[in-house]
Amino acid sequence: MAVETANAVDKRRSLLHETRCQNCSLSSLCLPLALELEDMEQFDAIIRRRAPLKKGESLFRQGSAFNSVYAVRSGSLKQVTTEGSGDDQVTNFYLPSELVGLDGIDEQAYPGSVIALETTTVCEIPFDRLDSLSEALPELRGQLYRSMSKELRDDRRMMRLLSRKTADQRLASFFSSLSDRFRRRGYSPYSFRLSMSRADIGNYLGLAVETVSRILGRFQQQGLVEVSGREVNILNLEALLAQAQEEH
Amino acid sequence: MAVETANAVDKRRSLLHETRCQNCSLSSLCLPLALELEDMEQFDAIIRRRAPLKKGESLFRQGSAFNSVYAVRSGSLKQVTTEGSGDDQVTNFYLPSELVGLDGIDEQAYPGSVIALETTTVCEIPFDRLDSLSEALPELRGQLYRSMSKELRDDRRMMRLLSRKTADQRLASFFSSLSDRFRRRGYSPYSFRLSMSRADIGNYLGLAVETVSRILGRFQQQGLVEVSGREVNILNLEALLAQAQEEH
DNA sequence: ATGCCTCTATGATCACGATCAAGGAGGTGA
DNA sequence: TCACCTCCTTGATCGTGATCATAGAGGCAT
Repeated sequence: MAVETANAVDKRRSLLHETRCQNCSLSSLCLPLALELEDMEQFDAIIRRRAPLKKGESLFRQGSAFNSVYAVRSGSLKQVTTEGSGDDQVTNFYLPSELVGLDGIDEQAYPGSVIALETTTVCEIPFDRLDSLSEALPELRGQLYRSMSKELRDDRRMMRLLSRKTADQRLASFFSSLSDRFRRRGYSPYSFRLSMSRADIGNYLGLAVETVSRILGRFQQQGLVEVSGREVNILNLEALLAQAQEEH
Repeated sequence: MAVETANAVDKRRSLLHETRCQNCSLSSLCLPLALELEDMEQFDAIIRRRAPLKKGESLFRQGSAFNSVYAVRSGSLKQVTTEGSGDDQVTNFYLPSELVGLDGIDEQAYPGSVIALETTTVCEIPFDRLDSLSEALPELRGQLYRSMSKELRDDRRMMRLLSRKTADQRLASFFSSLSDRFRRRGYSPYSFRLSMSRADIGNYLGLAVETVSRILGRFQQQGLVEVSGREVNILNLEALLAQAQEEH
């Protein structure tokens, strides 16, 4: 169709507008955070917009060729690695502004599948173009190093959680961490909706579903949180934090 | 002293010779692996040689300012993070050619202390100079990305180990992995010396020392390995690998 | 509405590995 | 050579969280 209505053009423009980094509400958390306006435009030019993923759809599958990293715009995802038959492991949850796929660089293949937990939009960043651009933009390069370094640090924290903490401490940690991540993104740190199932949480924390359920029940009795299905209300964040950091 | 003996000059030259990347036996595994000869010379120029660390000495302390990453030349180290009082966690072991300190970039401070397990030499690589150099050398940049990415992948594997594997599988995994790392470095994959104590191993794998001891005893009875103090002889690597990867 | 899932909650039992306890082995300095 | 100290091994008991079993709750299509 060669003819477009003014309306259609408007729509496209507004879509374009809201998907440009300069106007993105996440720009203070995301990869280009350190860039000047003109540099950000260069960065913006290599981004590919993707159609939203529906709940359960995968951004990519384990083992598929690595070409891009992705920044989450809205929604959330989980990373799942499968080994052998039927032994899945949830290794990460991703929230808006976080970078997905960095662990695929080394082997040029993604080490796990990444699956949307709800309707989710992402920005695709082709890695070879990102790398080229990072040559000219030291701030971008630095930010990329920092992102990977931060992920390494988070991983170490997770290892400590898995090897030294009790089930109660793990869940307290998980909720504290979620709360903090929501806070940083401008959402309420006290009241939010879990996009993942109890099974996902348990799998991620190295606990059985039943244990997750039981401990949430206990937390509720203790007045730490109020949980109804996937709606969470944190009533006593301090106590939760204390519980999380408690010496064993 | 302005006068040097020929002997002293020779000594220095030979020291210089054996510590240049071009002549380093690890160059095929280490950071500059992808570099042409002339590029490698540039890289070589930013490296700082350090006096060997003795057993128990620390390369840096948790919380100290991040300035450099380090490549292990010989020996081995452990990374230890302390939280609260007396709750240490061994989060990594480093062997020759591996990069230490990458998790300090983000916060400009090292998240854990790194301690020599035996007499150990490292190459210090000031990070700001590495970053500058990586601007002009895409291969170096790529290798740096790959190193970090690989560490992310290894971390995910470790999380799976900690959250899904039994004590037996963890130890089988640990020995298989060590064996593989020695093989890649040109040492025997079957016969080696552990530079870390049982306590370190247990701490790293999320197990009590007693459990490590017991399981090593059992492995020995089963004819999988022969262990005498810190000397290890792997008798049946296939069985060990099978054990490590077994479905729970 | 109805039926069919999947997800969540809760109770009962069991097992793996932690903890407590004690003794042996090996290395190091006087 | 001996004493001391750290590291390692082995035994006995205990506790946390997995597993098994069942039922209730909530979502979704018909």
